[in-house]
Amino acid sequence: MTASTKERILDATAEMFRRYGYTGAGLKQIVQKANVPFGSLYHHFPGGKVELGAHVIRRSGQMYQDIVTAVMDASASIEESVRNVFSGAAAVLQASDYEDACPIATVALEVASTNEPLREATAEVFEKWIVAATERFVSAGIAEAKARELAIGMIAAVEGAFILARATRSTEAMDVAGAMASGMLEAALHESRG
Amino acid sequence: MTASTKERILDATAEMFRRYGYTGAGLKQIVQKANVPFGSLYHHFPGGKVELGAHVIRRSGQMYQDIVTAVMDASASIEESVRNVFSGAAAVLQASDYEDACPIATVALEVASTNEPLREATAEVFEKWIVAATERFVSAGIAEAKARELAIGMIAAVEGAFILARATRSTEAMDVAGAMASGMLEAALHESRG
DNA sequence: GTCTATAGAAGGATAGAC
DNA sequence: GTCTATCCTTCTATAGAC
Repeated sequence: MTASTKERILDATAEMFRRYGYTGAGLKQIVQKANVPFGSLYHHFPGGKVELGAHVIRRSGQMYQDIVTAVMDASASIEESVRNVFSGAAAVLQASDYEDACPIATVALEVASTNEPLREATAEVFEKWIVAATERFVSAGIAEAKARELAIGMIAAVEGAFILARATRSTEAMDVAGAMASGMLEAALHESRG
Repeated sequence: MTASTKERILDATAEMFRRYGYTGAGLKQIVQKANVPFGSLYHHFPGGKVELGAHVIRRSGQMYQDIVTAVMDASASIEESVRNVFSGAAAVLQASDYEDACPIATVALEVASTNEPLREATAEVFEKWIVAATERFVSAGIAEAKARELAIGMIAAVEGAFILARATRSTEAMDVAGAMASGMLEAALHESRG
């Protein structure tokens, strides 16, 4: 309940990005949602929307990574942990009436061609996710190169499924993507175990 | 060279959506790029940006479907056709310096929560793609339900890979997604052939 | 049906009082 | 470091001459 002005701005911006994207989220709307006077935004983020956006992307990327890590840690096996990530994503989509999707993906597609600092922030987040997932798979006994492929495939699958699920307002794509990812993982595990 | 005013508007809008998204593409920029006076836009699309956007989404969706169909028709086998779709996507990304991505995905993420007519247009396009791909796989001897799963998985993989590839400016994710998709297909074919 | 001019709202950003 | 008022640009959309 003691969220600072700066944290309220970051939280509000993250939510706006999730729903409306970077271009669609206005600074005036953000300060209104955060219940913060307009000038405070430029006090905390002198670089304006770009600096705020980069902060929010890196922060959201870390928060999602923490959530996924927690879900996986709470799972009995690596196979189950992958399934739980996808079913968790499907549950969030349904619970938010398909409004809350991944803010990184939306912003990444919007700004990749036009805003280099933000593009770099999204690339940094994705690379961190890939490294973290790769480590998990290596720990499960999968060879490094194969583990990185699985990590990239899993992240691509979940992001692609987000797009389809939001557009069609159905979890079918997320369910299919989850089955696909766990299938790939099982095949890789089977291979690594001989 | 006899592109009508309306077609020039549609082409320019499609390119702007690919690079800047729906919100980021201004109508003034569009008419300037299309070399068309502003009033003509509202003559041809009285519904303004939403009507224009819906037209462009459906038109782009059909064009992409035609391209993919042509690539697949030119391939020797269903396995090769899937690989060619992903390698073709990777080639386009590289050739355009990672600027030209799928306009449907970008718009879908941006407007899913805020613009119902456009959300419906993106959902319609994705469903058509799924149906077309499903038919291909069924023709290759895969059972209907499994074929639909493969189709959804393939589209999610290519869209997710687009996000990662554009953000990181690398085709690695697209290459991995292609290998993943062809792997799934081969497993399904092997299963269906007994 | 082509084109210009402009309205009216919203965008990002800044200045300066407190 | 908080907050208000305002600037300038850009946005979508409309009106109306030709």
